[in-house]
Amino acid sequence: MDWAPPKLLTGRGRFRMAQRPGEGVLYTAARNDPGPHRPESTAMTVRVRIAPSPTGDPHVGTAYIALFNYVFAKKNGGQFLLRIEDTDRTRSTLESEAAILRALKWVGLQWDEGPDIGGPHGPYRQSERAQIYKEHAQLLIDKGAAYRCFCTAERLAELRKQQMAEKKNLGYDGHCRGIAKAESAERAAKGEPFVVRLAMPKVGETGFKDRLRGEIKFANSGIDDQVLLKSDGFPTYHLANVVDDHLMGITHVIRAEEWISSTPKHVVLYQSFGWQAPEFAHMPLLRNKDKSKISKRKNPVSLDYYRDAGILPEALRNFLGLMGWSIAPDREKFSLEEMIAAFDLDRVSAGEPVFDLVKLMDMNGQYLRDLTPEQLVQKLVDWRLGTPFLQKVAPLVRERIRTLTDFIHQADFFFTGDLDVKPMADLIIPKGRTPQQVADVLEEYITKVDETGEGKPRVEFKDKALEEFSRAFCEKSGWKPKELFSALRQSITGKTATPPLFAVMEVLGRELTRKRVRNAIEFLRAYKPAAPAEAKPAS
RNA sequence: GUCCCCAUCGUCCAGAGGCCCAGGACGCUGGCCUUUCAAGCCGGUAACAGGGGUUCGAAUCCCCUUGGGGACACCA
Repeated sequence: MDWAPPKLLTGRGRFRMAQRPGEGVLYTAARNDPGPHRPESTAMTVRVRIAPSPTGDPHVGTAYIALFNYVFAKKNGGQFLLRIEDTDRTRSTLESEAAILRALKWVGLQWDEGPDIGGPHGPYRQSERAQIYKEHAQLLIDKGAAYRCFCTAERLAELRKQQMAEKKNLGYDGHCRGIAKAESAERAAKGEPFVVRLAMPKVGETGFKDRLRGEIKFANSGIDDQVLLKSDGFPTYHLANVVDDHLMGITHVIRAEEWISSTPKHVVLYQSFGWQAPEFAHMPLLRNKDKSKISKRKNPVSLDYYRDAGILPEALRNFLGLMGWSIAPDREKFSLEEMIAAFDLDRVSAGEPVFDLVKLMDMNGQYLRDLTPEQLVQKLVDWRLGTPFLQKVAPLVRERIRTLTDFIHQADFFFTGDLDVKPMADLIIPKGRTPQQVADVLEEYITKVDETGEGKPRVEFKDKALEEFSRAFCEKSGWKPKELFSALRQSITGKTATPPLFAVMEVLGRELTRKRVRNAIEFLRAYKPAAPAEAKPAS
């Protein structure tokens, strides 16, 4: 492969290094090296994928990565696939999968192949491909590129503890790597439980070319023998991902930055199978205000929140498209089609974008203003002012209203995003409690409501389930239901009198509820109650 | 702790060695418009993390430091 002169390779977002692979360095053999600024090779169809794991709410980060994959595919006349990575049998759920599909459709990124619509390379759900991974793991064992490991969970825990104590590097020590093939096969045949591990080369380096950053290399000595096949017979991400990407003809892997450090393992896998590796592009991670990886505690992260809070999918797409990329120096509003037309993967920056809700809101306002009154009415009806949602609210307020207009006063908080809790400040804090205590208990409550726990599903966001959970929570925390529930009620509704709290929460939904409680927490932490003694009478 | 990545206004981006005592947008802010509030329009605020190189010339290339982040699971 020829490299362009170094001079052309400088600059942010482009390749910084133009060095040739050194001796003993294992590099991905790029199937085509288009070099900077050239369109993808026409010899091959671009195929990319989004591969979410159905273990929780549809994540805004998934939409972000999906967007760039989608745009890249369309730009190059290629295909964008959806693959469900549900190899974690304890955490994956069908509900989560359905939610992710629904949310991705809401964002407006339609895939060309996927579990719901099929395609020539299915199935597109990894749990239905278990046999494929087993066979491939066996292939690696036969080649000597992988081996069975019979270590118990206890031994591994002990090893880890010891490594921590000695401040040594964490990782598997290769204990089972030396077991002879015959013995290994025999023990497996006898039914001894095992996992399959990758036999990582011990010396040399493994590197790859990241489309956004240039060459990245790792010393093999620092990479441990990754588990490929778990004892339940299901593959880990690493095996399943590599096998599927190859079998599904994926040409470009555009995924989040957090995968960089496991990419050398994937490269070794491609090599071991004798396959050509795809091109890699690691997108920057979306960040909280404090620059840490975007998280539920610090940001609304579920796509459902954005939908429920009244964000238009076209605005969200536009906003996400601005993270690490720009269409032109003086312009930031653009449609999906315009983004596709102007897109260039090589101009994506590897910086660390902070996800700024305020800017999203502004963008959303711009999109709203572009609507005709008729279009706006339609958006409102589709959002919450249509029959389906009103039918959920009506039963809650029906017996509390005297005129139709009362509905508006009693149900207003169902139709707003964030609430201003400032006017409620003193009411939210029960007698004898400090703002800090209220903030703490609310924080614990809203965190626990979401906690999945080991193998256990999180609290269902339904009237009965919430009530049961909440009463139990009070028992344990030592808060009276009256105290906690009124603090919750006021955080969530901004009112002291409302329909039954848990029914309200159910209708409002998990995302809006969580955000409002978190807003209240934030407010309370900064709140200093006025000292009564200092209050001066008005003149 | 080890490895890897990143580094321009508070935030998102522009910047491809001279067009840059750094441009646009959000935010904040002054004004205009206006019965009000928005919107709109005109202005202001505010950044190249530090230090060494390379070069006639560095925000831009290289090195070091610093700071931030990520990864180190039978999770993805």
